[in-house]
Amino acid sequence: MNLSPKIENFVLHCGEMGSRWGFNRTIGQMVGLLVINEQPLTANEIADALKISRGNVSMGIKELQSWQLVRVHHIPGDRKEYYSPNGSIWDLANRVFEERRKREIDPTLTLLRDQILDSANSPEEVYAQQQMQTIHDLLETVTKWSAELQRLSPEQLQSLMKLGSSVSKVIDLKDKLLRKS
Amino acid sequence: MNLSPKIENFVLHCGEMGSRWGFNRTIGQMVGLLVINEQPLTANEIADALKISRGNVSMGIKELQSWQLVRVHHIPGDRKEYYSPNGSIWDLANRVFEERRKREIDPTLTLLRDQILDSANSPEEVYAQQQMQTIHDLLETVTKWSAELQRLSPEQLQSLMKLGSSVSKVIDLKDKLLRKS
DNA sequence: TTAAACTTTCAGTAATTATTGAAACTTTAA
DNA sequence: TTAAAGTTTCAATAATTACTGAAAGTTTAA
Repeated sequence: MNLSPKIENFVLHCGEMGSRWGFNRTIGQMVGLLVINEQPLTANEIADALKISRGNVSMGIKELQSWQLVRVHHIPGDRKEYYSPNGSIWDLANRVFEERRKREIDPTLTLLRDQILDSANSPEEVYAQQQMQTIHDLLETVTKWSAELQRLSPEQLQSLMKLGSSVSKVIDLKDKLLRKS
Repeated sequence: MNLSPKIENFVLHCGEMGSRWGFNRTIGQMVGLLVINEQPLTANEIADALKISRGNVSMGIKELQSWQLVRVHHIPGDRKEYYSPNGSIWDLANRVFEERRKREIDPTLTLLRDQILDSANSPEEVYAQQQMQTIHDLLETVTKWSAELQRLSPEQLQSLMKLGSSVSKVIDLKDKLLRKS
């Protein structure tokens, strides 16, 4: 398969960004390719388009499935597996966000909880525990907040996103209402 | 310098998480060490505590300064430089967040803007451009939203964070108000 | 000035991470 | 069954990224 320069450009960019988004170059390219192509692709087509080995594609698909970013299609009378993005762009972004939260925040929260339970036995440890408590509280807030966002309907999210610069107005509003009651 | 087991544990954990947070193991450990120690540390103390070379510390400090995560102190009559976290835990988290946005989102927004201006010249490119537009809009929303959050005062942020499960109520409220006016 | 105290740089090397491709495995149709 | 069409695995190797330590650079006090 031959990609048009414009599409190739996009795919290569996804590769360069791959490691910043939490995967590696090849997997970044695979996501880009699948998202930019209307038709699902076979593993061989992917290997061919990206000029990488068949085995590498297999491992990449596996990884993308662990992120829940791809789904498999079957065409009657055809034994090959066809891959496409699993959901809308918005769905994919949400999953990446969620998965990264699990990898980047959850392990630290677990460690901090353990450490905080343990009692300090030197002045340095007292300070250390204060700091750990602060970090813990921050991460917990972020975690709860992101779980909250995940629970909102897409429409509510849109609504929230569109608030833009009026966020502070809404907060003020809420404060006023709470003060009354 | 000898770290107590509890503190060492935390520092090693920061190292393991380092690459997930956007830097590398050593730099993760350095952040952990600086945050957990009440007193600012010299480069030699850091090298000694983490058992890494002096050169490595120098490079790490440079990197952390580019993230604006450390600040330098001087003690009268002492030629050494003393390093400490640059601001509160909250400040540090904000800067990491902001810096990552710059690295993970901005380059893609730039690319997408360019690509979208260019006209499509095949059915595949028409679809590709639609997808790119969708991604662009999503990323732009996220960018604006995060800029908005950065602009809020710490108190407003606290207030917003504490909303928790009442986020949807506030949105509903706002919708109702808008409908009236 | 100079030399002591400190910091930075960077070439060479070590450690880590990603990729290939051949062999093993699985599924299906005849 | 069997063999063709496909997929997965994984040891070997390539590519990338991080680290060391010696040399060069900088600053300060005498």
